[in-house]
Amino acid sequence: MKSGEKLFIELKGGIDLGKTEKSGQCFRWIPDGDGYLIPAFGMLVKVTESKGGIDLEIISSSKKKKDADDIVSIWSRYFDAALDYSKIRRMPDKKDGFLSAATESGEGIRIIYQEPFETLITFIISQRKSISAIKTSVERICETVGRKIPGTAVYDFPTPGELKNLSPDELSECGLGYRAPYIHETAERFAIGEFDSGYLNGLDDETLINTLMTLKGVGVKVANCTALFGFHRLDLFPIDVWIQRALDTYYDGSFPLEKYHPYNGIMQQYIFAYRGKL
DNA sequence: TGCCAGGTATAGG
DNA sequence: CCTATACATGGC
Repeated sequence: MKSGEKLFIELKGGIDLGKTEKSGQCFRWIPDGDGYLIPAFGMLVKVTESKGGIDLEIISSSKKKKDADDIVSIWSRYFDAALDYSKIRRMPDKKDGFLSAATESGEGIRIIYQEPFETLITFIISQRKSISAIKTSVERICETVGRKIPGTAVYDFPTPGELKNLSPDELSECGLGYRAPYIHETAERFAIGEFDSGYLNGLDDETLINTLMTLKGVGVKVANCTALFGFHRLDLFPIDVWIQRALDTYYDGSFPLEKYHPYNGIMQQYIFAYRGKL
């Protein structure tokens, strides 16, 4: 496919790119005019909203030429194209005014299927950090490891093999603080193949969570976020301070998971995005 | 300027 | 199972 060419990808139930980016699941989208530049899968793409979906333009690709079908298939999965989010937003009980308001407000938010290793590292970084501070640290890591997407000023996220070459001290200079050894050890254990993605993908939700939690610096919340955003386990419901606050206020402490199976993770994301309005 | 950030490891009950 | 405390550093 030629550069400059735009591909349309239909996303069932539509997307609001701004709301999705601000919902705190992905940390590397770069605002660019009326859309975002997104680095992933060895590519840099420009994405803009288009009726019922997105227009996608390949800015650069470090991989061998792919045909349009491959590109569409990769990014359709990333944006969870086939799942109809308008249906999911209709799931809340009308009597649940809080969740109804959150899903209404969250129209256009989708769960992005990100690359597992990047997701894990960014959520290890996320503990006790603001979203803007997470973004700063992630970018510093990418710049320090230093592999530009060809012909652009944007760095790709490092592979485990690349990241493990940064010592904990070098990682500390990325503003990681006490997390530096967590990141280093995680990169090492991925680099030796202990966490092969084919193997992880074959695990059920609970086993996946428990496996991720064998990593230092990965507790129940980071493991759940990684499984939800990096392995697309849509039924998992990560509980952070904001979600807990909502549960205490509106649900007597615990969410009615049985009502929203297998999409509890999406409900969680609507609630998180609504956190400023509690 | 001081407080807080999409928590976790650890020690102790 | 539970609770209390330390933790590095950047943003606002």
